[in-house]
Amino acid sequence: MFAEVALNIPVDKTFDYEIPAELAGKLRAGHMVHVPFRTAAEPGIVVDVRERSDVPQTKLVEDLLHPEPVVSSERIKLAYAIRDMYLAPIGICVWLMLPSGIASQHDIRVSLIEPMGAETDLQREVVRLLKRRGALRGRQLDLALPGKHWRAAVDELVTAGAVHKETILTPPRVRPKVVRTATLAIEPDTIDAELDALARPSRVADLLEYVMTASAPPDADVARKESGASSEQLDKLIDLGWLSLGPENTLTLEHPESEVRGYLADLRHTSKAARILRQLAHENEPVAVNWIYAQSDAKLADLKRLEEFGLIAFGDQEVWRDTVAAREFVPTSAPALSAEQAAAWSALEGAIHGEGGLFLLHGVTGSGKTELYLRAIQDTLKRGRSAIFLVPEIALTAQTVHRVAARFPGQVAVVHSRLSEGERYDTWRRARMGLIKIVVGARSALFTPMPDIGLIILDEEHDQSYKQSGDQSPPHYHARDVAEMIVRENHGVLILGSATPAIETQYRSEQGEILRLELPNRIMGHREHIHEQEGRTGVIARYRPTPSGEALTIDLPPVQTVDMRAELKAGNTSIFSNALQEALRGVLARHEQALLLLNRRGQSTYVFCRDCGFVARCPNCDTPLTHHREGSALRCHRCGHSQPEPAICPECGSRRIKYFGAGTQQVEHAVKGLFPQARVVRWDADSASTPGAHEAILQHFIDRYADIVVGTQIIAKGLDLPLVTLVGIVSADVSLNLPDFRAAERSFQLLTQAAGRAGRGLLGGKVILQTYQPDNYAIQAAASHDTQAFYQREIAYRRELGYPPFRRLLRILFSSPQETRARGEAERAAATLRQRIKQLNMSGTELIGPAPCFFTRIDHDYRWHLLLRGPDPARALRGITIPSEWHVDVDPLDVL
DNA sequence: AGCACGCCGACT
DNA sequence: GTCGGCGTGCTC
Repeated sequence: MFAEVALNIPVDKTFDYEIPAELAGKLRAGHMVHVPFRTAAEPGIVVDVRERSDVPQTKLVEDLLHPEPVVSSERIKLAYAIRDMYLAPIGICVWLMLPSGIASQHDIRVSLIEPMGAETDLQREVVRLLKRRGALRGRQLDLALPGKHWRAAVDELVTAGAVHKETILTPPRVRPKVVRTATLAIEPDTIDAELDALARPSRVADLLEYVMTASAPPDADVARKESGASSEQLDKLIDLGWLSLGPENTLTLEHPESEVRGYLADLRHTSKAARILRQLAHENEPVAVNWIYAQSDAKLADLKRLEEFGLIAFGDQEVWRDTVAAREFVPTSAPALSAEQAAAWSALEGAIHGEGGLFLLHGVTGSGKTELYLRAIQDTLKRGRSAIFLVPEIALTAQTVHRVAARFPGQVAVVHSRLSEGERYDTWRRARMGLIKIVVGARSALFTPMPDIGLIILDEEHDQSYKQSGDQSPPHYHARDVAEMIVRENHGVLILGSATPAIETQYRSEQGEILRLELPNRIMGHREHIHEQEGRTGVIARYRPTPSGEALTIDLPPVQTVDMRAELKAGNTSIFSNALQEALRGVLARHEQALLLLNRRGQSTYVFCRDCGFVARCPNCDTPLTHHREGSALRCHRCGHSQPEPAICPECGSRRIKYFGAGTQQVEHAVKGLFPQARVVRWDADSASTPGAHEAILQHFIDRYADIVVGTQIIAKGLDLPLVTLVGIVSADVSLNLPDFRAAERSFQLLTQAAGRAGRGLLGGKVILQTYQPDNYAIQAAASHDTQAFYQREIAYRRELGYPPFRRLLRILFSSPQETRARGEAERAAATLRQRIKQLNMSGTELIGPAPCFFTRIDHDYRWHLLLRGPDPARALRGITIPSEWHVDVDPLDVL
């Protein structure tokens, strides 16, 4: 029998191994095994067990690592589906289903044979280390010789015959966390008797007993020695009046023997051992030894002694690393639904309890989508099935996560990138055991191995972070597609929720593939609740009742578009129009809050010489460097390179160096110039670089320590900020001009989402949108909150130019530190593909390029790409071995 | 991914 | 004249 094994390597191939006699009949698909691969053992996943193999020479499976399969057959099927769709290596796709650190890692072990032959300083140092510490693993050498090329030195020493090198497998990095526990091994009512019989009770008691049982008053030093008590312990007994020091250093009892016996018993009971035993007597179950340490002054040695005497028993208990469990959530119950919500709900309810289905939940910001998600989860659980709730970025959706956790206390696990490997591993295992019913997390949470997934929700389904981009490692999958695969297989429900759905999703709903549910109104809350708030704050809200009259809704905030060309003509060279300045003044005067959004993707403050036109560029990426007021530095936003700002032009020596464009710092500066009293914070990738910074900035603002937040895309994402009455979009059109077919869609989404941040509270609010292209359809549609109008224009444009969803794109990226190489690879690939297209008769498929990418250079690498466009461009690549230099991205989100 | 095999520049 | 660069190809 043969096992077909998927290895975690970027090669789209599985490998056949013969099953040894001892594993015959035991090995199944999904098992994790060790197999010999090249020189060493490699962990692999069995994807199939067959009677025959086409491979002429096979090696034997070395070892079975877990008795139970670690990947279910459904998940193996899913891995193959992802491979087929995204042209990714099968091994990588299978390993996607597993938490990192679960498998053994390779390392080497170096041992000294004879301290000779060392020639360089480094070699001598390696020999010295091995002499001193014995055989060392690669990890240990990494730590001992940081940054040194010790591997080369070791190889030289191996050649010289001085050391021996072997490959080893290190244990998996993650394993179940186990704590040591203790239980009482005797009956609680025998504790006293047992303590009396204990060979060495507390020494104070021993001393007292020694004196009591002595035939004549004993010598103090002898008594101390015999009982092992210290002189302080003796002094204490004298101080307390139990003993007295008589003539010739003898000790006598000061109280009758009966009283002494009583005291002795007390002493024994309060001794450490007694305290531990009494504590354990109160527990019915094994308790963690850490807890015992915390409750008493006991140490491991004390417990060990009790164990030796058979009074307690040690045990091991597995504990779960759980980040959610540590926090307390106040459970909330489901509020009543508005009429619109109820209509959408009946469709969802039918699907959850029926045959499943795909839904687009299109609802404006604040329309109550989350409540429908929560109901869907609830009913899915009622049916005994589990649910996955995906959010774009966990750091920015903390509010949503808390709502889910509060509604389903104790049943939610959160998966995100800041979990430790151990936490991830435990979540994975709990899910496998069916202990988790709901997982909330980013893209990768899709692969949590829950049994019987009945519901997947993608909140903000248009968000870019749902697709693993071509710059990252494969597979470049879209969570929406994978979620659909899972749901179809399980006859479950998929809910795609957004205020600004992706064009593709809207198109599919028009085609009838997805059922569209609309929530067109913002719900501000229950009528009574709002009246109560009005009374308290003295604010009169501009609400109107919903048809049912129960809840009140409010219109989306009015958007005022300002033509910046006219402002410039009128002599206003400030980055703020007069209207925006006025509005900011009003907000500050009323002690409200404002968001200023800087849409600056693809452009930022760059530095150029007015005399010769020189632009300061990153030496690694060739992108224009951004000027930072803090520290007067120029920085690259792609790779982080930083250099001092030039005082004179490096090209022509001119002093007329100018900064062009507006970054968040410039905007902040400008606000402070206009309104010195305003408290301004910046929120962008620079100011929120450390973990937790997002939450900190947000909290700072919510707590009203700031009046104005200046930020980039980040501030447009689903935040609920009730005191924000003004959103100023400083430059609406920057992202509109990127050479990418999705530029308009993304601009529309960003602007609409940003506008949705305004007026979420009683105070209402407005949006001021500054643009140089007031006639652009994306700008106009965003200004009127008109998703339909934008969709109609955009879908017509896509149809005309043959872009998705009408035809599909496939991008192949080539990158290299040498531009000629990147270009050469791209050209060779183009030739191959042209031939393929001809061969396969793919007349509807065209090859675009090769061409340098818009971002021509990122972090030392030059980038070239080519595009395939057609009904199924991936067909050109199926069945051929894709060279590892080709970075293939099926359905790319952008082609920059 | 690693790792070995195979053809062209700076060194004893 | 060699040692070593990394380009190319393979791993059951």
